[in-house]
Amino acid sequence: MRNSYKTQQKDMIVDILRNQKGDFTIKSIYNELNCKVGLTTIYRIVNKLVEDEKIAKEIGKDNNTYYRYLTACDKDNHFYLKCNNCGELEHIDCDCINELSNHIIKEHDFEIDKNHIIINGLCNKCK
Amino acid sequence: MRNSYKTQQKDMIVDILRNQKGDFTIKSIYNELNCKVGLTTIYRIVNKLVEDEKIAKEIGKDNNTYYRYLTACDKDNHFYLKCNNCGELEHIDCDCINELSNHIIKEHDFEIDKNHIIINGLCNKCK
DNA sequence: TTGATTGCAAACAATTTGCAATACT
DNA sequence: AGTATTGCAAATTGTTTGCAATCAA
Repeated sequence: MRNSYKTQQKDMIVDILRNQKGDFTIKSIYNELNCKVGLTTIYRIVNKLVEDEKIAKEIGKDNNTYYRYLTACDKDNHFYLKCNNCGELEHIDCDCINELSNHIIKEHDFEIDKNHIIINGLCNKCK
Repeated sequence: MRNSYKTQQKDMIVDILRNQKGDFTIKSIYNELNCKVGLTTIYRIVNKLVEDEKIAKEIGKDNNTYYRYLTACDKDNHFYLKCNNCGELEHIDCDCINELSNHIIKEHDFEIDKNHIIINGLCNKCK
């Protein structure tokens, strides 16, 4: 598979993902699409996006699998704040992450991956 | 189930977990125990520990489920550095996390959960 | 003795695969 | 035309449940 085709299914799915505020599941997409795209196809497209790091995948406290669309960002000092209550994911672009990164490499001899940090807690609405 | 019994199986499993440096799977425990404890029992005991937050559970890049034993810590300024290469989880007790927390609540209006932060990157051996 | 735990086999649920039909370029 | 994609049904995998036997208190 060297080329990739643009299809209705891909467009519909990515369109839904973009407008997703917090976490979603395969089934929630399936429902939002009114079952117009097969589950298999959703799995395939979402898995591809996870591989491409456009989407993060994780296990929730209820043991279900959740996905999150990651905001595209080309700077390298960004991170995410994720609300434990409402699930909303906030994208933060702030130099504080560089300060932390510098501290950690100097004091703890560890090179952090600045582009994939997710910090959990409570957002302004939920706290 | 109001009381909990101390059993050989529990002891054997917790013993293995304590000596685990990085991630582990249900099967890796099963193998390390030479199949002396049934898979069902391992699932039950590990799930209990996840509920009690003694163990973290997550999906790896290979789509398998991994677990990590969390160091007990009663202070509230600690976090974990996890190496993307060797999988080792380092427990850090440092005031820098309080600084970050203060900054984030002040500037980004978000109350971070200081006890469950896991930052990925490369450890001193692997970088 | 009472209640919790174990572990097998069976059930279950989520995800992946085979494959023929279809859509894209 | 040639290749990628789709979606159903079937297969597979990881995990949980039912239950009788066993073990801890």
